[in-house]
Amino acid sequence: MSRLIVGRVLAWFTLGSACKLDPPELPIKAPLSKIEEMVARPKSSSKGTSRENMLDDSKSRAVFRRALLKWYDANKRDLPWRKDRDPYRVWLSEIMLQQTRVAAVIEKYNLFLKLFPNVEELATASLPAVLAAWSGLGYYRRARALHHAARTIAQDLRGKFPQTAEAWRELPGIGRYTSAAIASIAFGEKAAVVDGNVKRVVDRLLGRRLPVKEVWAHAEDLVSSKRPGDFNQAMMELGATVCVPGEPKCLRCPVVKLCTKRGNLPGGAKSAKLSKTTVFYSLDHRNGKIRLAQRSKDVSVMPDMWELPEIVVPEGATGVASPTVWLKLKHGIMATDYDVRVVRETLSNGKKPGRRIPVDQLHAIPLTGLARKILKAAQILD
DNA sequence: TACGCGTGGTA
DNA sequence: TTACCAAGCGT
Repeated sequence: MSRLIVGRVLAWFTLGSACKLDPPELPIKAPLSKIEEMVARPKSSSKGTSRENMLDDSKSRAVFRRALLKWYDANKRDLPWRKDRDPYRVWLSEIMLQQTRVAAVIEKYNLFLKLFPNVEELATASLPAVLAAWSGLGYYRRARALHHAARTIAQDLRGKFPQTAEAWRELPGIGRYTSAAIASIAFGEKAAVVDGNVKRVVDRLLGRRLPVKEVWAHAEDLVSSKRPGDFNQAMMELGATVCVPGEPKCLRCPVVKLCTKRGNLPGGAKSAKLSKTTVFYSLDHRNGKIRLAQRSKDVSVMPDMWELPEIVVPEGATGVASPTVWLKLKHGIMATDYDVRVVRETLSNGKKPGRRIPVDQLHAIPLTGLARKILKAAQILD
């Protein structure tokens, strides 16, 4: 057992008393001096200066920037939207990533780019075609805004992308975060971002939950002038992979020396009550066609999108009155957990809602996520 | 300002 | 299993 390992374990116990840490990973790569350095907090000034945190002087911020960017260069994930700085691709990735996990975005991003490789192709596409490509990602308002913005860029701006965060923000679906992300990543503008990751990182660095407005101010103080896009992505990468919700992996953190909390902060959890509902859908699959119904354009959730026709079953209907369920699955939409029962339709008598759509055309239909899930479970899709 | 807007991964 | 919540925006 080397001295390094002993040191690492000691570091683990020491730090672990302040925050829960992963056990040391072997083999050890960091030299012992590094680990001792990590455990020791910087000496607070004996001159009696009342520093609120370790980032309120420019020298500490420079140290932070350097350490974070070095870590990012060595540890960043290989993601498809990091291959280049093409504004269209950066923009598309940022819209897709809003409130959506990286793993869910990757597949849709690649598919979307094949269908709509540039802003002109997106602008000339139909809205249903764009929604169909977005199907399953959720928050479909994003796709509508993206399509609208593409037409604005292609027509009003004659195909020329906005060049500044301020100009990007004029477009639909682009707010303070997204405009700054695009401007910094694609155009090198010194604009800070605050998302859920940055908020969590800054809160922990300073040791308390801050109002979002203050987090923006800190982020703007911190952001690198030379590599703003990389810095912003590094902050988010740190939050997504190291300074994660729950118990952070402080032992892997490149800026733990500068961190006040070195652990999770209490509170902050808001309980969203989930209701439960049972729904019945009709699966009518005959002659290579599926019967689908289009949702009203007036509903707030997923207007105009297509789903299986719903069957209205009297509440509490059980036993012989209950339809024969062919497939059962669970699906959550917003604050409701749906217990989904699919009834197989075999007869064609009577007038039915919706349209029968050939299976080989389903890829062009804006299906709801639930419809997609049912069709997959029935092995009709994918 | 607080809330509505989808979906699926994770502890 | 349940609850949290992920690179937010618009109203």
